[in-house]
Amino acid sequence: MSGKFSIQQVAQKTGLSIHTLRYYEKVGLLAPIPRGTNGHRQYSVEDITWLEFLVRLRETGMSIQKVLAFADLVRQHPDEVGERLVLLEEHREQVKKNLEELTNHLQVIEMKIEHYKHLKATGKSDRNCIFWKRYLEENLDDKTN
Amino acid sequence: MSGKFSIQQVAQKTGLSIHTLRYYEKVGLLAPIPRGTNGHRQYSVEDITWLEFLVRLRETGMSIQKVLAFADLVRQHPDEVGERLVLLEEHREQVKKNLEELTNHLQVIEMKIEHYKHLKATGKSDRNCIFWKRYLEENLDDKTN
DNA sequence: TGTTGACCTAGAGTGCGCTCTAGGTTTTAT
DNA sequence: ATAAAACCTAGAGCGCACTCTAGGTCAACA
Repeated sequence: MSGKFSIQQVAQKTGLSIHTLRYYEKVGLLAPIPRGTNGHRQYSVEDITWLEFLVRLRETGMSIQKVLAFADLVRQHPDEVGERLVLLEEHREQVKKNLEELTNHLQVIEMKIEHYKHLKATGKSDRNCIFWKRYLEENLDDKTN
Repeated sequence: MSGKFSIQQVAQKTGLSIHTLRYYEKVGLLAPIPRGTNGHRQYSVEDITWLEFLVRLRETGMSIQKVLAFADLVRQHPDEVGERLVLLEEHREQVKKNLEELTNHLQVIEMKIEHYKHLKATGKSDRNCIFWKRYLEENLDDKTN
């Protein structure tokens, strides 16, 4: 039915290292992968699907602990989707917030790039640059909230 | 001229911990902060400006090593902006790439959320879900490139 | 037959970025 | 006079997520 894949193949397909694949299994992110007669892991298509989703969770900043919690829900309540939904929606909000922040940071970085380009074009240094001072004064409020 | 700020005030303004501020100074992300007669650090407005920018660099994923390289350029060639520009433009591309990836991941997460909502509404489990199998088959190509 | 290569396990090591501790000084408030 | 608050230094410790090592098995090929 579903083909079997060696650890090397799965590493190529997922972009994870062989070491990391074994590590993920050891900590429980993957259910124990069945072994062939020679003791080698035989990954199924489903394992790869799950790995690809888990890589997305990881790359969007979900900790291994949290992915583990999610994986445990899948294994312990395969027919109950409610808790997983909550967890995922929480994560989605995190990712959205992070995206907004990144976009904001990117803008400031681009402003600084423009500023540098301007300095370069006019041959000026940026010591005591009024532009940044003004920017600062508008933002000198607490971040304790 | 420019006001002096205690480490605590700077921590509040930047969102960094006092420990982290001292750590950043120790590793060279900040030039040595002048001390008062009692030995306490006295941060200037410029220090805070720099800290706020460095936080943006850090939060967009620039390693401390790289921020350090950037900071060294500022200190060693305060009037030469060219190298800094290159470094910053490189980083901008990184951030853009990262933003794209995140957006992509977010989309898939949202698809999964929709899928879960559908399952919940219809009371079905997601074992052997054809939707994910099809998604998989379209994507089972190598990532070695 | 022997050696190459892909895999296995258990467990040690690594790099990053903080975070905390111990022990001390100085200033301010009671 | 004493205690509390805010700071100091040097250096140890920590959590995360890998990443690597040592020592071994097994199958296939020359």
